[in-house]
Amino acid sequence: MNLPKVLVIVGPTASGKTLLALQIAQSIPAEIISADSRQVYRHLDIGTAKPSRTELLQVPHHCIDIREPNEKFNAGDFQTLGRKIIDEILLRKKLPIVCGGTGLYVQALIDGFFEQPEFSGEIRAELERRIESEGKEALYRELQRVDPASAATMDASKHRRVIRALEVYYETGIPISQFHANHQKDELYDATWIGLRWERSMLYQRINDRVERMFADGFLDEVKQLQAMGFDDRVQALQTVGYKEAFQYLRGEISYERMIELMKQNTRRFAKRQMTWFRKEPRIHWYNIAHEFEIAPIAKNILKKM
RNA sequence: GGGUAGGUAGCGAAGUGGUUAAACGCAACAGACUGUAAAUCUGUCGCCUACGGGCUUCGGAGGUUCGAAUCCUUCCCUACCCA
Repeated sequence: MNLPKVLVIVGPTASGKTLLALQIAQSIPAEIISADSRQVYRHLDIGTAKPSRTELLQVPHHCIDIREPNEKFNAGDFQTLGRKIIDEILLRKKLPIVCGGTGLYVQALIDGFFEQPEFSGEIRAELERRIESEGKEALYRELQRVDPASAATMDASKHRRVIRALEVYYETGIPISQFHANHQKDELYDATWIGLRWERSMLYQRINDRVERMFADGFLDEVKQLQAMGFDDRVQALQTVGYKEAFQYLRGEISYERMIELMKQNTRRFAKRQMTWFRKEPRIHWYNIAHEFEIAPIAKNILKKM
């Protein structure tokens, strides 16, 4: 069986994934698929550290700027879209490079979710309403009744997952735990997983520096622009590190200094969560890195294997 | 030089004689995650641990007491006020 080769580049935010992907794409015919849950949205540029205009022109990029901030996009959409794009890239005889820090998106794309028909969204809307009126506990008890196996893997506090499990059950009549049990990882690609790993203190320093640079680059104007377009942090796309703090500042809830401090801190925490996710992924070949100019040799090294 | 208020774990801050290794908050660390994931949550957090426990703490040194972070003496330090 000869599966098509795909390169997967992961790592925490500010680890240099974008640069690595670009360098590889400069040496061999390749296209980049961003696996980043926030770069899919237009108008969120600086705060999501989206590749620059020139970078986007250098190498074809996908899954960037494909939705408005108030439009729906989730890991399932990413799976469908991303796989379609990979097929197209392969037809062009190029290497698909999946590059991004959203672990769930990478998982969806490479391993796949269980098959599920299109949901209407009405049941979910109803569940959202009920969790407001009846509370998390009530819905969790309902899940315990309806799908005890799935309930056992969570508790009432995980209301996102509770809602999803109930949604699947009411939409399909089948418990989500059963879907999970029956689902095998898809084997569509010969994926090479690459991870960039920095010493913690260095990564944190890079994050702090990058936040400063974002403000120098006009991050606040970007947020004001979004505000002018009528968006605020009630839309999921703007439930995002950096934007949340900026909206708080613009509403006068926190000081300018506090906003920056919080942005750095929350980005650091985000990076930590990403590391927790990727650490448990055994397919990743980790490259330890201590300076940005090590990315070029790493790119060379990876190319040898492709 | 005089006065006042203080010095508690990485930080902030309770506690003012007896289940106090010390509330709480923050930071930090660890973890979970199958269609909102930059989201949503959980745990640990003096030191050691074979996880049963063991050991050392509340500015320093002495003392009182069966027993002290809590009382006394003394020294050191910080902040503010007066000179």
